[in-house]
This record gives sequence, structure tokens and C-alpha cells, in this order.
Amino acid sequence: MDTDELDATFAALADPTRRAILARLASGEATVTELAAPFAMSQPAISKHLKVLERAGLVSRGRDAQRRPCRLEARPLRDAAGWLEDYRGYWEESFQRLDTLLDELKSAEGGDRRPGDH
Amino acid sequence: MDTDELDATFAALADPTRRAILARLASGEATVTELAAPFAMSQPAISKHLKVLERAGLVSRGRDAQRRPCRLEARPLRDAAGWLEDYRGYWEESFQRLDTLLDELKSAEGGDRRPGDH
DNA sequence: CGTGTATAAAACCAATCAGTTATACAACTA
DNA sequence: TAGTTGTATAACTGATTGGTTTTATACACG
Repeated sequence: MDTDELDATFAALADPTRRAILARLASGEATVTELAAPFAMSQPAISKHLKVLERAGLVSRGRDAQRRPCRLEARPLRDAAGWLEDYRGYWEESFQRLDTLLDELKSAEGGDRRPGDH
Repeated sequence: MDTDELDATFAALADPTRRAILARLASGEATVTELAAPFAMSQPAISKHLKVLERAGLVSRGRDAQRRPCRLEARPLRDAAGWLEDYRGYWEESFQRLDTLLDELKSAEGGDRRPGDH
């Protein structure tokens, strides 16, 4: 999984407008103006957000006459979720002190793969 | 789940240096200089990255004499994973066209909760 | 053909970011 | 006390972001 892809994906998700656009697209294709409608923001602003989402591969676009329908592309979300998945153990055991957990793991056995080792 | 928290978490994750820091912290506490060592980057730069991670709640710090040991805090990662989880269906069925999938779901029954509806 | 509509592109702006160097501070060490 | 180490802060810089308004493009319709 490319680090630049993760950069772009997480960066794209770090904005509430863009997350709202994705949520909207989850219910089906939409045109730019449809997407822009709910926001107190100009159409070019939304187009810019869409370009960010497109660069991250989260949105693809078709052609219907003068409209440019946007559709959700979920693969980068899967990749991001996959990255987070490596840390699941750290939040599932969060009622313990991490040090305690790590000491346990270390003294128990040597199979100590950790997140980031790919 | 607060949108500002998600903003901060995703923004913090959108940088390879910061993700590497988290990976390093997953194996246990570390001081700032230990964290800075692997990078071709000044110590203040790392301190800034740490501040970003701290603001996102991904890192907490203790005191050991003049050192400020950093520890991983995984809760925001869980929240981010939770947000992504809403989209799991969209990447699991990615071999289909989304429209087709949606049409199926819509015609099948009315329970059409979609991501973003909380 | 001209007009309206959907979208993109350009130019601009203020704010934030990501790095730098230099400096200050705090705590240990001799 | 002075020196050294670990970290933070400040001041600066160039690049990027997120928005604006204005203008251009592409298509459909009458």
C-alpha cells in the first residue's frame, strides 16, 4: 500500500465538507450542483473539494451531456481501514496500560510484529 | 463522534512522518530525540509533528526528568476506523457497479441507512 | 442562431503548514 | 558553579489550502 496514496486519502478525509460529500455519494451518483446545494459555499469551492477527492481516488466521474456525475470509489477507504486495522489491538486493550500489555507480549513469545512493519 | 476530532485525527494521519512516529510508538514509549533519530529532519520539526499528534489525542506525554516520553493513545484511531467502517459495504461489493448494488438494496426493502446518517 | 445551464479554470487572497535556524529553558552531571 | 543534554519556543520562509469572484467552455433547447 503506497504511502502517497495513504497521504492523499487521509488528507482528503480530514475535511468535514469532503466527508459529507462522500456520505452523499454513498447513496448514489450526484452532479456537482447537487453536491454543492447543501453547503454555504460557492460551486467552484465544491469543484475544488471534488478534485481533492478525485486525486485521492475516492471519487470518479462520468459524462452525461454537460453534467459530470460523481460516483464513490471505496477502494482507498478500504486501504485506509487496512492501515488502521494494524492498530486494532492497541485500542481494544485500551483499558490496560500499554506498557503492561507490551511487557506481557514481549515476555510471552517473540512473534512481535508491530504496526508499520509491512 | 465529534467532527472536529475526526478532522484532527485524519489530518494527523495524512503525513508519513507522523504515521511512522505512531508505528514507532506502537512498540512502546519513546523520547523526542529517539523519535527524531530516524528522520532527516531537525528536532523542532519532530516536536511540531508531535504537537499535531498530541492535539489529535493520538499521543500523550509523561515526564522523566528532562525527557518527555511519548506514548501512543489509540482511541482516536478506533474512532477513525469506526467512521470508515460505515463504508465497508461499499468496498466489499466493489466488483459490482454501485448503482446496481443500490438499486438492489432499494427495491429489496426500505431499510436504507447510509454512511453519514448518525 | 442566441440563451440558459452545468462545470471548469483563472486570478487572487488570507490563513495555515512544514520546514529551517537560533535561542531559551529545565534538569542532570561534574 | 559551570557545562551538557533534552526539549520547547520564536521568528522566519516558501508552499499549500480553502475560499472568493470573474471568466471561459461545453452542451441543450427553442
